[in-house]
Amino acid sequence: MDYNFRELEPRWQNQWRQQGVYHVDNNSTKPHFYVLDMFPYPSGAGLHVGHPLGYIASDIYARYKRLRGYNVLHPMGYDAYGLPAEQYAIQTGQHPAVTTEKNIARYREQLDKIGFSYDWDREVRTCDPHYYKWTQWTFIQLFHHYYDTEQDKARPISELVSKLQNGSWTEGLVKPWNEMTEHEQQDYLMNYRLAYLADIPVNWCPQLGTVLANDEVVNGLSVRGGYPVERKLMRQWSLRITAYAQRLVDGLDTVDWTDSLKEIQRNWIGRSEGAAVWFPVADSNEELRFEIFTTRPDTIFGVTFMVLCPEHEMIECIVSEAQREEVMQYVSWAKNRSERERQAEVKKVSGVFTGAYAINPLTHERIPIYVSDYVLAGYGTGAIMAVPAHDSRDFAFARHFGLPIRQVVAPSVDEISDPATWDESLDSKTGVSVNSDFITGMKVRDAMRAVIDRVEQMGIGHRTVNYRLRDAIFSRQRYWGEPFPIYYKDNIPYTLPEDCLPLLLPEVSDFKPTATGEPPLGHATQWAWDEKNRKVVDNSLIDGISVFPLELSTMPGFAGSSGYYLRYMDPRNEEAYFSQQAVNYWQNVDLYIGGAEHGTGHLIYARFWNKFLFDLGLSVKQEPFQKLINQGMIQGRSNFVYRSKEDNNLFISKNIAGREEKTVAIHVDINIVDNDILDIEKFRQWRPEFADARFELEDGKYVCGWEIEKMSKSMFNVQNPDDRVERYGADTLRLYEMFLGPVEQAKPWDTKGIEGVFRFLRKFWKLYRVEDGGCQLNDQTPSKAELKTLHQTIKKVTDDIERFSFNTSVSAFMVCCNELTAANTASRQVLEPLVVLLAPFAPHIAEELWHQLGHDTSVCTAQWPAYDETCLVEDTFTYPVSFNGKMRFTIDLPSSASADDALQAIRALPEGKKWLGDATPKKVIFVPKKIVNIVL
RNA sequence: GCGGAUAUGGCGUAAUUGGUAGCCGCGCUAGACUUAGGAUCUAGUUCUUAACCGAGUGGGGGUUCGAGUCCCCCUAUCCGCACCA
Repeated sequence: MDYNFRELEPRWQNQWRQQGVYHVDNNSTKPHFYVLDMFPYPSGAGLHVGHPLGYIASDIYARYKRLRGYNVLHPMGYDAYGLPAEQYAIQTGQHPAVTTEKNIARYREQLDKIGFSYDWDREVRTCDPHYYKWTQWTFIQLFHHYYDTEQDKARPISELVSKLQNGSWTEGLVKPWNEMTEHEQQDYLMNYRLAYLADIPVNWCPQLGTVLANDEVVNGLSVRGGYPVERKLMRQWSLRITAYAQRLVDGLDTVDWTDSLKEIQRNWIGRSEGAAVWFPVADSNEELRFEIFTTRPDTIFGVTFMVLCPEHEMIECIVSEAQREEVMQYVSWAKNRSERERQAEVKKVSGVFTGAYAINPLTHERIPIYVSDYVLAGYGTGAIMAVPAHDSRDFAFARHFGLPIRQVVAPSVDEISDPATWDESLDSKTGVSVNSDFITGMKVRDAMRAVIDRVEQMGIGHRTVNYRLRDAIFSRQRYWGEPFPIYYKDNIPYTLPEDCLPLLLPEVSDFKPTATGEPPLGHATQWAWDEKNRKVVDNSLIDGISVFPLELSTMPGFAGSSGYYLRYMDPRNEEAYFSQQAVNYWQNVDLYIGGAEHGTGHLIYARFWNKFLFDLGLSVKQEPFQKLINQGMIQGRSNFVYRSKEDNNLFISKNIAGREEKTVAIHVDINIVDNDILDIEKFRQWRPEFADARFELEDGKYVCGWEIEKMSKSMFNVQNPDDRVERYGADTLRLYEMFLGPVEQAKPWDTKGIEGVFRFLRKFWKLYRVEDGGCQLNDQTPSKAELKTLHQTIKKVTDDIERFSFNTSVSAFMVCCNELTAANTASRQVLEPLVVLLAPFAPHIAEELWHQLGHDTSVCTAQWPAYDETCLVEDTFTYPVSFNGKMRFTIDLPSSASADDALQAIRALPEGKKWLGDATPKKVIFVPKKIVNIVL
């Protein structure tokens, strides 16, 4: 019987489904293990071969762990809310739910063909009300909690209110709590809630009609669609993720992630230590002062001017009449600049003098105050002390405006020079303070400490830590997302009662913003909250007494993906996000596989979400994802033809002399190219404009160029997994994707390479001599060599899986198969364990052979074979013999041989190999089972 | 500019973690079987060479009996951040 993958793969997939082989229970005495894939956004384009790479790796690991006796949670679901379905809805009128449903069905079909071992009973979809009920629920909890910096955890906001009532908390209060109106109280609490409403500068994308989070904007353009983004002040919901900044940094030390990803997160959070210092404004009657943040307090004696960001609220009060117009002009110019313009002109210095002066609190000097957009509103306090001698940006600004530059740090006390002669500032933190009063002569580190101490003593500043991380903007002016469980009474937001969740996404007549510029939910007619009857009612009933408007924006994509891994533990629970029993059993994700592009988005938000739920006592681990692997992209290998610049119908073969100057490269469909040789006839048929193409050939062939690029339709280099499964089978696809190279690495898809893996599987199949009566294997005791091959393979494959080196395990199978084929092995004792070994990689063929071998239970329930050390022990070992480190020949020695034995054996060698002769070596290096090196 | 990573045959990669560099696969070459081959099988394939010898893991230095592997300095490529005070 031949290896008929087309028949056996669907047959086993059905069988597995019917028998529920992959069903996972939360009750088990087995050890638990949780293997998770980043769930996909079901896009209209379907999967290409790059998507399943991580899924295959995790499936192999999950199957392996099962075979080793673990109860393995390995679920899958869909991140189903998102912009593309909504954009499509705006264009076509098709409801996003319909598009999404259709795409999910297509994804599922594609996934099923690859033979994954997911427990589909646990599937979650972020757009499913049973699921987003808990996203909304979490939002309500965030709203009702604040971050207690003393306990260093989230606490109910009611605790803060009690403190306010009894007067033990007065921070920022202008009058006693009890004398404040409801409005004032709510405004005050907004400054503490973990989910809060505030006017903040946001990334507004006019084309998408919505705001975007920082990680959704790259180079001033939206990640989705690539549209320009501008900064705008808007009233938005935000999550106070910055409250968790320190814990997010600290947690990185406890997880098993790559250093590069941890570093990406550390950079994104951007912790920096420094000082906050108050600078008074000179000549101000009201004792105006403003706060700055600096990481270099030691340079305070070098301050020659101050700079405020254009958004700074104090500009109004301090600007002199003479400068007012110029300053206001600059401020409005700076505010209206698009993000893209601003980023493109980073090097260009701009700014304006306010006419006001500040007083350096340590030197009592008057220093001019400027406004410039090189100071950012969102970082620190939006105001800086400028030290041009020791900060490159201040240096550029000072040079541009002819401001003084004063050196206060030098490599050593006698290396002071005239800053007028400098080409750049001296930013290094090494050296000593100079010209700096009481810190002169101190090392930078000590000087920093001394200045902060002094400033704290004087009560004009303090030691502090700043983070680059910003709070996460949580509103989107879109339709296809989770509705906020929020209604507005007298403009004050209130949460819906928890038992009224989920708040269902309403139907709308139009998916575009309303004529008045409100989000699409503004079109909904059923979108008011009846407080008394606790239900959603018609907008026309809004009376401001018991019926109120509901929030019109929806939550962003990361809302639903921030807690989904917890929901998988107990996905059908209607009473809770997940039961404590479930989370106590599964704990957290042991292995998480997905793309590195989520490093500053999902992976930060999910960690924050988890830590918040941890503070609530719901999740039981501080970190959600213990080990994380970023799978690399699979790139496409594009082919090119070269069209003559003079003659549009002429195509010149790649290696013809002078081709490069005469031609332009154009992408050609990889399906009409074989081994870089173009199929000329197919090319002519491919597109009408090529029908009359003529060619300049080499050796009678047209040779195409190639390049490794991203896999994309426009480059005609997309490999579709369905086609590969159709042609070679799921097992071949699975093995090949692993064989390609390390999971973490980006690597190109080589169209031909898959043949080799396919050949291996057929060869492997042949090894089992499958006839009508099953595998025709014998029960003879295998030879020593056969046993060695088997146990070597078990050892290698086991070790490789443990270190996630799947490409080398596949190679090990190939070597094993080659050896056993050469030895013509038919021993059941050898071949049976190999089936189990192959099962995680190629489950279908393994299952088929397992049954052909006479088993009637699934290979998924078999036991992982153990290797026998004794089979690996050699009687003799072939030593490489080196002289002075140079390898000369090999010699067979007993495994137990010593250095003396080796030396004796080498002396006894025949004439041709008498390297040593009678000479006495200076030294003999003998490493058992490694090498003999003789130093003469 | 800052941070992180990577560099090995024509190509994807491997190397028991300091011990014979190039496993496995693709491609290529030759042969066999075939009416045929984009099927299958066999042999070869780092470079140089008829062969031996020799050279060889981006470049340069160092540690070591011995370096792809460890240390220092360059170079190139990829990724992340980017006026973050």
